[in-house]
Order: sequence, then C-alpha cells, then structure tokens
Amino acid sequence: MGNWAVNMMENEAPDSGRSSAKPPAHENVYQTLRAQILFGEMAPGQAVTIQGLTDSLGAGMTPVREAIRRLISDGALIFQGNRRVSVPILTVDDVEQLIFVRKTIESDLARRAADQIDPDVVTALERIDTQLDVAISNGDVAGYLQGNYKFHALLYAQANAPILTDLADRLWLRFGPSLRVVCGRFGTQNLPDRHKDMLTALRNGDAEAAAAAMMADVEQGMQMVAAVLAEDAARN
Amino acid sequence: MGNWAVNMMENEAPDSGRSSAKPPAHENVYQTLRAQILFGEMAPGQAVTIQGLTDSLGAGMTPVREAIRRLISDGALIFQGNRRVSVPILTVDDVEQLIFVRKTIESDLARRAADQIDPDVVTALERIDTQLDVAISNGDVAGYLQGNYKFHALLYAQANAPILTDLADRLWLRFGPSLRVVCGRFGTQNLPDRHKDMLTALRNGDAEAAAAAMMADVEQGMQMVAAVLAEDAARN
DNA sequence: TTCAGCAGAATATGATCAAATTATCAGGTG
DNA sequence: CACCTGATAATTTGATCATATTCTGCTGAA
Repeated sequence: MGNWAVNMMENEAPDSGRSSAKPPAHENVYQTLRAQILFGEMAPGQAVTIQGLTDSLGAGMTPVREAIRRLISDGALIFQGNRRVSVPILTVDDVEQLIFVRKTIESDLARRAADQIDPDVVTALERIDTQLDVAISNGDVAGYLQGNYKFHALLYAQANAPILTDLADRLWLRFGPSLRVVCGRFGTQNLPDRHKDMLTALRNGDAEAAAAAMMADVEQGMQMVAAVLAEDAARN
Repeated sequence: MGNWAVNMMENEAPDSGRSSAKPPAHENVYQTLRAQILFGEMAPGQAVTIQGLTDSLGAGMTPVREAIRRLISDGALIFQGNRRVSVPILTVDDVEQLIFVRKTIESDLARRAADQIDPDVVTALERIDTQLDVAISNGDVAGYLQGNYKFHALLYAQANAPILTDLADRLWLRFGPSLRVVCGRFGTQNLPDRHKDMLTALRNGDAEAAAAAMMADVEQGMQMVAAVLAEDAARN
C-alpha cells in the first residue's frame, strides 16, 4: 500500500532492538491524513487548510504541504483552483465510473489472490471477518470501516500485483468519506456481510468464484453510496 | 489532464488583458517534470535529486519537493526507502498489469468518447494524426511521443469521465520512460499507426469499433515495451 | 452595488540540521 | 608487492523550520 519502507527488512539496528528507522514527518502526516479520509473522520466537502493541519497534527508546514499534494494526486483531496483544498463530493457520474473500475480491478485482484493465497492468510482473513461481524452488530462504524479495509487490503496484497493494488488503494480514498455517510445514514446493522462467499471461494482455491464474490461486494457497496447521493440530490 | 485550474475560464482579469492568473511555482515544476517523464527525457532507473532540480529548473526547494511527492503518488517516480528518488524500471509483471488495466480503462474511454464526440474534435484528431505520420517518417521520436499522447488525451477528454481519464493519465506516466527506450531501440519507422481504425470508428460513431481499435493500439504498444524488457533481461 | 482596504491563509525562500553515500586510508593477506 | 577489506572522514543530499511575500476573499463605506 502506501506503506513506507517496503524493503527494509533484516536491517537490525546496532543500537538496542529497534527494528527500523523512524519514517520522515511528511510520511507520518500522509498516513495520518490518509487514515482520517479513509475511515470517515473527514466529511465530503469539508475544507482542509494547511495551517489547521500544522496545528492539529503538530507538524511543520513543509511536511503538511507535501502530504496534501500527495493526497490531491491520489484523488483523496481536490485543489479548488483558488488556493483552497477540500474533501471531494462524489457525483452520480463519479460513482458510476468507480463501480466500473473497481469491479474490473478488484475482481481481478481477487482472482489473482485466490490462485496463490496461503492457507494461513485465509485464516487471518477469517479472523478479520469475525471482528467485522462484531463491529457490525455493535454499530461500531469506525471498526467496520477499518476492518473492511483491512480485509480487502490483506487480500489484495496476496495478488502480487503492485500496480493494480496501488490503483485499488487510491480508488478507496475517493469513496471513503462517502462510505462514512452511508453508515451514518443506514446504520451498520443493515450492512450485509458479503465476505463469506469470498472466504469459501478462497478456501476452495476457486478463482472465478472469488472474482464473482468481489464483483458482488463492490456492486453492493457502491450502490449504497449511489443511494445516499440520490437521496441528497432529491432533498435539494 | 493534471492541468491546473480546469474551471477558470471566462475569468477576465480586471487589469489589462491578461486572461488568467499565473499558476503557482509547484504547478509549473510538476508540469515540467511530468512532460520530461512522459516524453522520455528521463531514462528508467535515472536518479532524481531535489537539489539537482532546484538548480536545473531555477525553482525553490519547497515547490520541487511538492512536485516530486505528486509524481511519486502518480507512480511516475519511486521513493527508494532510503531518501532516494528515481525513475522506476518496469518489470515483466508490471507490463502485464499495465496491459490489463490500460485495455479495460482506455477502451472504455474510447467507447464513451465515440458515443458523444463532436465532429470538429474528430477533425482535430485527424490533424494530430497527420502530424504523427510526419514525425514517424522523419524519425522524430519526441514529436511522435508528444503527438501520440496528444491524440489519446484529446480523445479521452471527450469521454466526460474524469476519474477514468485521471487513471489513464497516471498509467501513461508509468511507461513513458520505457516508450522512449522502445523508440530508441526499434526506431519510429517500424511503428505502425494504429489510429486510422480509431478515426473511422469515431466518424461512424461506432463505439464498439472504437473500443476494439483502442484495445489493439494498447496491446501493440505494450508488447513492444515487453519485447524491450525481455531483450534487456536476456542480455544479463 | 461597487470599490478600496484589510485580515488571514497560502506560496516561496533560505538557513539549519540530520542522514547517507562516496572517498580515503590503514591494515592485513595472497 | 599488489590487492582486497574494513572502518572512518568528507561531501553531498534530504528534511525541517522560521520567515518574508503574495494572493484571496471579505468587510464596510461611498
């Protein structure tokens, strides 16, 4: 994912037992903001100011600036021409495009993952899914969003397809804020858990079934986003 | 595409006749670097240093820094863990993934464009294609790369699908440097012009034919990249 | 309503600190 | 005696911050 230092294993530091050097500040800021956007701590349309972030994150301006540029490039934020930056508001057209690309990319990732996944990872996915069920029944929105992301991220990491994984990851940043709105509107109770089909497909090594399950999952999630959008449009 | 201020037309400045405000420095740096990568002025594997760019572009450190972060997010540059940044070197797996996504996204863009394209734009595309032929027969690599990009960019802009266009644009940044190597290795003479089928499809408003033509174009271009990669791999 | 001035935020610079690669050199080995 | 190995010094480069400058949007008066 956007993870820092992917290839710095077996680099035991000489001093004490700290395993890896500390990431630069701009990386930390990026990860923090990224998580906030992904897990719905920022609302669609919300303004993002550099100074506000330097204050709230206790970071300098340069790191914040770099993180914001990165997120703009990710599509997680938009630069509004005049010097304003904000969280984008999805349109119906946007959602339609997201459905199309997510279906093709993420179903392909599922297919690739199913072909070579390690049984231990399937077990790990099952564990995540269990936690997901708990979050759903508890109405824990943040837990649901994070668990859902973790499930998909871990699955996609098994595909060994860095470019596709990267693309998928960026797409999630685009609808993260809206997903939060969906949960706030419908509640978590009504969210069906579409991961069971995926898990059985993975256990069976059935790549096509995995791809189909992913298609259904994507379709269902995006349709809820579309529904909220339509609702908001009707209100005005 | 990554163009600054997409929506600031008809914004006549009060003073004199200057049509639009000047873009910020980091935007200029970004566009410059982007063009250099896209049109092969940077070789795969080449190191990119901040200080080198501040010197060569005459810009300050912060704007250069921001542009680099953006390009890293685009996949046009990679951050090598230790603080080095360089132009990525594609692997065979990368190319395989690029073929898959480019085919789906760009053929869909062609389909959408064909459904609603203005005849005047088709004429403009034909003009670009003519220039492309000239560049090919003259062995003008830079002209070929720029013309080819312009053709696709103008076509995709007709699709009215900002998210898909954005994705496609980012993908081009990934293989730009390698394309230059392809031209250097094979020469431009051997490049077939695959745009004729596209143009007739567009004139006929035949969306499926346009999509098919795009598939062929993508497949052919990426296969040449793959061939160069295989050649280099065999050499070592 | 329009225009001028003002407040506040973003942009951009240069200086300073920290880290990493490169260069250098001493010591040992074939 | 030449060469390799290892550590250390020097230089280059990146990261961060504080500050000056420029631009935007707003407010209040004509």
